[in-house]
Amino acid sequence: MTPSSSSPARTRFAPSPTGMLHIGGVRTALYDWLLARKTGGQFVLRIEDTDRGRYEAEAEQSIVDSLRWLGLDWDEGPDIGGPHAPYTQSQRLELYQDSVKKLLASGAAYEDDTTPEELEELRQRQKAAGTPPGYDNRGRHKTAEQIEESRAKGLPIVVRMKVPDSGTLKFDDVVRGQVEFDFSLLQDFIIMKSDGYPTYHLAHVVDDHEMGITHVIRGEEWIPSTPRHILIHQALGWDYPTYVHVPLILGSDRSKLSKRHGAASALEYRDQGYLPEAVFNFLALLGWSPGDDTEVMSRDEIVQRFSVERILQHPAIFDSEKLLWLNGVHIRGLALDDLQERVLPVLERAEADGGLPDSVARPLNRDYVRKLLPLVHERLKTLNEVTESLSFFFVDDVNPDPEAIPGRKSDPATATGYLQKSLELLKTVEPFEPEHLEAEFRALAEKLDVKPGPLFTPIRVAVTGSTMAPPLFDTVSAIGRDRVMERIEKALQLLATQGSATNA
RNA sequence: GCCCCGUUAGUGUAGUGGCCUAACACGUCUCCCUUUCAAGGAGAAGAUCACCGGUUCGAAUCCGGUACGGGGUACCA
Repeated sequence: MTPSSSSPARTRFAPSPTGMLHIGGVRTALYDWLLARKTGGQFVLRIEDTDRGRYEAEAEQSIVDSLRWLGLDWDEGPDIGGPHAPYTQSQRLELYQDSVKKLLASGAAYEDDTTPEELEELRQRQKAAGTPPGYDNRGRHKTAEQIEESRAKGLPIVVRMKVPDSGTLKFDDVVRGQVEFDFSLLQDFIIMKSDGYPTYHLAHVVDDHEMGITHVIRGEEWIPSTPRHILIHQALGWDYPTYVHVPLILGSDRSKLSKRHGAASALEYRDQGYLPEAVFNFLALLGWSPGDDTEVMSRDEIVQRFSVERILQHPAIFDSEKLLWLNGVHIRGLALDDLQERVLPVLERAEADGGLPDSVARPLNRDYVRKLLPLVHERLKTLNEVTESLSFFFVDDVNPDPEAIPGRKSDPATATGYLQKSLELLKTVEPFEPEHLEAEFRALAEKLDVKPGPLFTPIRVAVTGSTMAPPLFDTVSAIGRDRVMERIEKALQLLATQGSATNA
């Protein structure tokens, strides 16, 4: 067992609230959480809101909601505080300023008054000359007097980190192994913007150190800037954490997953009727596996078996079909009580939001729902499907397509005859229980000398309005004699009017 | 352009030098069960392990190159 998975790890998820929390980000948070729980450490939530231009207040809420929904609880965070509060970077500005002062004092960093316009001009020239773009470190040669002059004139001043002109930097990544970079390719980079806010590079380094973070788990897009982060750690005299760069999640076209690929936020999956444990399970498997063929796992099992060493190096494509399957598996594994609890809110939503028709009175009869659930339990792939599969049990009227009533292998005239016979039987059959009903109807089929199909299909369509439904006699029994007979009579009328229409 | 990372069936993964005539799962197809739809069961198709070369008695596994894909190259994170 390696140290990284045996000693308590302090991990952090540090999203920037600039939009909907992406499913890729959620997976990173999942790995953070998993490592912390696995090792008996702590999971910290920190909001990195240093980009004032892109800040969105709602984004922060969606981050919190997403993590909560998936059960990724944090031990320290902006809402609950902790020993290193505050956990929002815009409230920790003095801390970054202190570090900047130290870096300035030691000569590791310097102030630079190069304006954005000058930078743009430089870029244009490099582009025209065909040379690699990048800052030319001109600020290194500015004198203190020059900077003061610019400051007095109100010009923007930034602080840049000085990068060595030559040499290489190697670091070990848990996922990639040893990664090596050449300093000569890196330019002096900004650690403090002219608005006084730190850049990500500085802020997260200071916070990770100050908060005692042991493992930085983040997307692989951060690999190229890791040398900067190590440089800052070293200049401040700090050890740097263990880096775990996880592969990206791609859409079906192999580009970075985005809104174009359909539901991209965790909350959309919630709204579509996915179980948090299924999404949890699925996301864990996107870039990690326990090492054998086990796929369906509970949260606890995943915590049990998780290790950062087994995180894959290559990106994965998000396969929504497999998620759908896995969701069905998890739904089938739910106890009836649990299922009922999750499904009731769906059914009782407004019709426009995917609930039962508004004509159905709320609250629903719990006992009735409870009785129906077993009929559809194993058929559900999402929670939301419950509305459609149970709707005909609740509405007054169902509207079958007349052409669908006879079924594929029969015709309206035959179906009419069968429905009439069925009506007679239904009038008197007793008890009105599934088993007895089935026995009686099978006997009727024999008497009529037909297979069950042509007899049962018209009943099913008449009663449920659909060719696809739960087992017929459970359904008939649950709906009750009177309503079943009403619906069959209505179907007979439909067949009659349709017949006369085609004859005319 | 330059730098970094990656590459096993359509997809997710297993595989860490001989057990690989490459396994499992999703998806697809066929059949069984069956009143429909699911679920379940049995099977099938689908991969020259990106390509080329090297190391080795032996390579999906190690090394090099090429191709392709992705990422980075901001006073975004």
